Amino acid sequence: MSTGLLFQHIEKHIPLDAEEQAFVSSLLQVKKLKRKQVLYQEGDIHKYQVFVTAGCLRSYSIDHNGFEHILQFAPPGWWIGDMRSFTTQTPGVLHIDAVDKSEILLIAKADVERLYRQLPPFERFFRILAENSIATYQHRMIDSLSLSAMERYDNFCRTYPSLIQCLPQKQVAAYIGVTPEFLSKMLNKPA
Amino acid sequence: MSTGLLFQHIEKHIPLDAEEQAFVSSLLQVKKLKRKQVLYQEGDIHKYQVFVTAGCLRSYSIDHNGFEHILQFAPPGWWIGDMRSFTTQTPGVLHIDAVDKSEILLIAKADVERLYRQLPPFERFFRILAENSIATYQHRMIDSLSLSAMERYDNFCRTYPSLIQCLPQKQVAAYIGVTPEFLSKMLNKPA
DNA sequence: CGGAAACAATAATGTAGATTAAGAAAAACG
DNA sequence: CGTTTTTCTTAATCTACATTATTGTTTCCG
Repeated sequence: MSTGLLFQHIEKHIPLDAEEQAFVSSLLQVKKLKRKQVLYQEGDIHKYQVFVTAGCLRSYSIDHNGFEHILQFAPPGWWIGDMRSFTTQTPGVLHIDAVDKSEILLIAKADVERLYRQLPPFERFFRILAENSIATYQHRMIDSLSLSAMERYDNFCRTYPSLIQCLPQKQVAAYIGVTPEFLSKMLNKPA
Repeated sequence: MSTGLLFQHIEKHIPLDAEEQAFVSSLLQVKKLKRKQVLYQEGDIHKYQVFVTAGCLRSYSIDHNGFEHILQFAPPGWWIGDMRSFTTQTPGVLHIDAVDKSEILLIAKADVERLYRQLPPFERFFRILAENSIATYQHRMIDSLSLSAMERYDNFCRTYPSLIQCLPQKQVAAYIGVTPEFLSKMLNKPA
């Protein structure tokens, strides 16, 4: 059952009986993605919230020179999306695709709102999720303002040890904010 | 009444009758801050959520060379704080002080939780707030990864026109992530 | 109002990290 | 499998931005 991970996750914060689980399940859509398959592009409206159950997704923007800048990686158990696009249902700026063969759960904006009406504790669940996400962004932003490339790399390795294993160096470079050439040089010319 | 701005703000998202307002008010503490007065330092536990009713606050970190890096400015109507420290009640990394003579409302962690129990719609209010904040951080992070110093400056001017007026250049530099010397040069040597 | 402190401008020099280019290695996939 | 695509490495050159230092200008507060 691909929804197992999600319910595990929910039950850390709010209780949910079998009937309620069934209701939540009825709002979910399971989707499989091939490696590199695109879910959203710049300009798309993020109609669904995305929860990753297998594989790994990433969100990124593409600058005016065509370079990718990665905002987030989402291994199993993580949510990913362009928050402004989702809450306002306007065209987003983030691209989202699968780094690996993946499986995700989708829930539409309208169904999230239905969920809030039928099961108010979900307001709490998503509030807690959002607050944790803010805490993460605050630290990432501070790191980006105050640390060197090497320190940001070390930080990434410490924070996401499992990702370092499976991601190409190039993607790590696009996350910490350096070119792949510079990251390679940095890792091979220590001292 | 210094709580007016807060209730105005709350009522954009959830309804609140007089009795409920009174209850919320009973949990609030008004505090005045002098220009440059410090509210939190690195290592402090952020026991209160902070809502600004007058003046302007800022949150920042100090790196190992003693340089300040500004995460956020909070003019009236904004919340400010170290989210991880607040939610987990552990020592924070952010410093918070008043840029100008200010007035703030404080609500303790325990009282926020009391609020959620007594008035569940507040879960919704803070969820919406948190989601908006995520949207802002996502865009700030992407900008920091993909834009030049000049583009980040232009962006800041467009996004916070009122702040540009009243902030010393030095603080804007610490927000966009350059030295004050470089910002000065950039603004005076165009072409 | 006057002295101290914070802020801004300018300039010389230094450096982290970008750019460009090219070849080698690895991985993807038909 | 082999070949096409992606990724990694190395190295030379370049530039956006940092550092250090000095001087002038505001702002602040007693």
